Amino acid sequence: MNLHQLRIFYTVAQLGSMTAAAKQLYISQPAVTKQVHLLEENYGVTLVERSGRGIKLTALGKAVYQQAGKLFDQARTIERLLQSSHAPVRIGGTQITISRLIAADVAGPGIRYQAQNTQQTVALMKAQQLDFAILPFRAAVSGFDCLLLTQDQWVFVAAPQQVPADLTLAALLNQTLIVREPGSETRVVLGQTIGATVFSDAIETNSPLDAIRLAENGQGIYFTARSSVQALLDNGKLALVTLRDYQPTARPLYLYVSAGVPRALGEKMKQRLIAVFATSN
Amino acid sequence: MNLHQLRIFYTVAQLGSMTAAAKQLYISQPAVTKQVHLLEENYGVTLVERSGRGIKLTALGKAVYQQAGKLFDQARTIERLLQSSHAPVRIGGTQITISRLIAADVAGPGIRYQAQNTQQTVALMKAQQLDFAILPFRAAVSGFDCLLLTQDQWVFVAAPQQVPADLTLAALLNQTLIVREPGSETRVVLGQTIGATVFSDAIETNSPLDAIRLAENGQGIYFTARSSVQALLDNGKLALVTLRDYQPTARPLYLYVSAGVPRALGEKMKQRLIAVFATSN
DNA sequence: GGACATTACGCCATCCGTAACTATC
DNA sequence: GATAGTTACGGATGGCGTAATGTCC
Repeated sequence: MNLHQLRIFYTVAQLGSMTAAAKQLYISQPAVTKQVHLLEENYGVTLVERSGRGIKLTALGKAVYQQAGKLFDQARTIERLLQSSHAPVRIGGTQITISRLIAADVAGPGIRYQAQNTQQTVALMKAQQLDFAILPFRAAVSGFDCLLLTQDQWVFVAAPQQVPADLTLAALLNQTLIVREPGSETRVVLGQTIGATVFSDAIETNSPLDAIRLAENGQGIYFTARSSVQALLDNGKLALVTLRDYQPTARPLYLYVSAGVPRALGEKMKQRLIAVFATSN
Repeated sequence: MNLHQLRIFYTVAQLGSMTAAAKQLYISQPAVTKQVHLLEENYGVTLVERSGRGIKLTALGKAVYQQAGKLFDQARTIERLLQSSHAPVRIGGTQITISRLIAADVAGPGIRYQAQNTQQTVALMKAQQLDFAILPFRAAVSGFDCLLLTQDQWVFVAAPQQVPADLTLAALLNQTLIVREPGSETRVVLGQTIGATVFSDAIETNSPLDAIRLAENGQGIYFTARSSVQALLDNGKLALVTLRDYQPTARPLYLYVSAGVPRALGEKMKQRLIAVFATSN
């Protein structure tokens, strides 16, 4: 009995699609197909049948799906037992990342957030004041494992009507910019990108959500991580501002996990964080 | 959640011993220790404590043990579903091996035994009349996987009072032998070992159990696979007959699994067969 | 000293992702 | 042609066994 294969099949059954299951499980779609078929081969049965472009459960597949639900309920009971005695989990990162976590309601029992700038966050890590940290660069901090959480892009956005044509980086300074407070990651990267440190004629706010709202209302051009505005780009409330001499820069996010964190907890938190930063919301 | 680790812990908890769990699971003892400790590390908890030479469950360990029982019950329910639609499993082998299986009551729903001599068994395999076969040699039969089931020894045994001193193979023919019917594996190997084909003055039976009983009653010397009489050797009802010019010969048993057999079923059957032939009963 | 548990190391199986392919609409 | 599923291959991880070591009676 392979719980891993069963969980993949269960997700496929629940969503009625291999592709959807792959997305939800954050694995590739061929991996899902493979495991489902292996489960079938192991027992010499058919659980899923191709139906046109999609799939369909067999009668046995439906029965197994139903019973598997009970199994995972019991598995959760055991996991709760095993995780019952944990101190609050402390997550640190820059304001823009932490605000995403709070917005996505990643707030199980006993999670504490520490929004700081990057230097302060690293200092907290070294002082062993954090269990997890999210930073936009890879650094060696002793006692922490570092892994790539997501790959984002730095982009310029504005309300669709406000997007100037044929712009360059240098010309940006003549436009109204929406900028964040000095010391914030967003402001620092913007400064490096444009090659400027002073932003006269800019609207300044220390709230990412306010900044987005200002851009949406046509108040100016905002420089931000693409995923934080992807939903607005999708529904047309915001548009990308393309520059002749600028290609969107990669903006990785790295998750740092303290060595003191039990592995299962780290894995669970990692999955939740990947889910938050992978969704375009 | 790792079902494998949980099952190992569950067995340890049930038996109260790492070593006993290793034996029951047919894995090495370090592997058990490793998995139990990994389970603990994964969740940052303690489930098992060393207590003198043995171990002791913590309160959490007891709770997890209890809940794990329910989980495995549900897992069994699902396995039954997945295995519900199987044709009867057909197992073939020589009489001495099949009789061990029957004696050990390996007879789940729909198992059919085919006791034949080795040539007939191979013929049945080629005719696709068998799902599993047990043979004392390794042979390439297309459509079958072959794996070593156990390593046994061919030995001479007799009632303790009847064991002659300073015997040789040649001198055996002057002793009363208990032999099995012509064509049986036991008889063939005995012939090869002694270098004789005719056994005058021998007691002949076609029942392994009768043969053992005859030896136990002091009727003569019996040549057999050691594991079939290990229990009697242990409690002194029988004794090994040592010969100056004979070292016990290895008697391997190979399990043949048809390629048509679903993997989980093959695995399960393999475990059951290993259990039968590993025990000295 | 013996029984049991732990640690270290090398090997094999499993599972993933990428890429190329097939089938249905 | 686009979307969903399948097949093939190379690389990382996990779990095993063997062997050596530690620890308690």
